[in-house]
Amino acid sequence: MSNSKLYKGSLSTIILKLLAENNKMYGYEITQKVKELTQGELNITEGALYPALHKLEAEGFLEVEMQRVDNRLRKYYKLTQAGTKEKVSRIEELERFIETIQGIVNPKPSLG
Amino acid sequence: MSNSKLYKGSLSTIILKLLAENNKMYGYEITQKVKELTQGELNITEGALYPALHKLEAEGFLEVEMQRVDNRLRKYYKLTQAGTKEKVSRIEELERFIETIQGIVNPKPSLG
DNA sequence: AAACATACATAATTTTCTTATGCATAAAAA
DNA sequence: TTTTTATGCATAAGAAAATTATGTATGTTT
Repeated sequence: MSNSKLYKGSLSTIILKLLAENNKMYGYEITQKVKELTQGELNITEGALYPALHKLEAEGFLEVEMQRVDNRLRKYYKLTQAGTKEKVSRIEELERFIETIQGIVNPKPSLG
Repeated sequence: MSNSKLYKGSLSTIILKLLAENNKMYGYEITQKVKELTQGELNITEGALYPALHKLEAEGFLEVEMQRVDNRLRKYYKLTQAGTKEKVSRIEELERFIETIQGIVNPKPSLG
């Protein structure tokens, strides 16, 4: 399903980012949104998603609101204030990480 | 020590990349090179590095040559032919992953 | 009737780290 | 001169975060 091992560690950052943009989302919706945004490249498995959501909630970054739609239960998540802060720092961390990796993969030739 | 959880999964790709550029390197040298290239951002721990090298060797991507220098033993690693191929595909995977992540973090606004 | 989509959840397992420890030599600092 | 730091390898225990496999339930499509 999911593409690479590289994905490891970035899931919670992705969740926080999507919730910051969409106010509230439910689990299944997140998997579909990620699939869409990545043109099918990244497929979040349920076994990864739900534990990640529960952890973020336990850490106080998300709050939950249940809603019944078409006789199906949805668990909507939205960022708390702490979650909004956390999102900022995790995105920064992710961008710094990407720069770091690119410093190895595409090293700038040393001046000398 | 090491910076982030995001790093997870990228170590073996980093090793293959460095060996492709430097012909042969020993473990300690790899940790120093990564520290240098990333300005101290990424510090590979020995507990991660050595098992990773052993695994790449077991998979047939690296070959070993022992050498004694200043009465200290060094284990030089270099890419095999299979390792050279593997490096290409792993770097491609890494670059695709970075693009994918950026598609989420910096989504292009949909035309509409 | 069977398969697929929607929607949640968890358990067992695997992968890949961190942390801690061990051995050994050599140089630098206290 | 003793201790710390650097060089160089290695492995074991534990943690984190996935994958894979299930399970439950409803609704739609084939």
